[in-house]
Amino acid sequence: MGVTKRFIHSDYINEIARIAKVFAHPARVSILKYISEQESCICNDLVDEIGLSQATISQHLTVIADAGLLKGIYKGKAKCYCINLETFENFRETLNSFFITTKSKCC
Amino acid sequence: MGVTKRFIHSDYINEIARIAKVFAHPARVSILKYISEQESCICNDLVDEIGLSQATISQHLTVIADAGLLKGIYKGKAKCYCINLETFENFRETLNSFFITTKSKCC
DNA sequence: TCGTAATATTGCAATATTACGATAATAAGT
DNA sequence: ACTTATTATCGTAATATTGCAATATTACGA
Repeated sequence: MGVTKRFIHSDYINEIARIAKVFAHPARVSILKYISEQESCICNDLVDEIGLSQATISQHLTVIADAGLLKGIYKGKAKCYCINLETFENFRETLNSFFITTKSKCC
Repeated sequence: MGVTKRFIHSDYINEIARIAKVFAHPARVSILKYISEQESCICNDLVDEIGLSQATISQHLTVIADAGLLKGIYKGKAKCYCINLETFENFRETLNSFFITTKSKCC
């Protein structure tokens, strides 16, 4: 028990849930918003900006990166986080079309 | 530990996460999609349609309802589930504008 | 009111997520 | 090579989520 039964749902349904999950935690939403607001893409102060430990921020960044939402991660003294706008826009369209088609077919 | 620290984020950030969480499980996405596809709004066969127990479906429905996404719940032998299209559309717009504004300010 | 069908709730087990301290790894500069 | 700054990973604790069996509730019809 306790395991999400993904195999009983279609790929499309699972994809919607997978995308939504990235945004389902306020820390990750904050991180994305903060990165988007930076002039340059050097964002080594997420820890100070958001009130969570460095380890926790790093974990959330991994989740965001695993979803394909980060790019331009150059290793160095400070890492460079940028949102992968292609994937980000893709997520927006996928979610939005889910809402639109679901709404249109609703009773 | 283990508790999401909502108080460190703005209401707006928490709202985005709260909305996304509803769609962050494939069972709930399936339920919403299925309900939207019904001609009438009598949907007492979700259990047969999705491969989960009646108790589990009921729990997911509660989550969806608590978010304000269900309406027209008439008590009776069979309950009647309809998506609250106002809230649903509101969620779409909130998420979509988050994507758009976050994207537009990105480096 | 009694039986039946449909849905909700409870209790519990299994797994997932969140958070952080400690520590390791990485890269730049000296 | 050594130090320093930054980020990643590991280990662990606490909480949340998922799923289902059992049971309760609800509403309808006979």
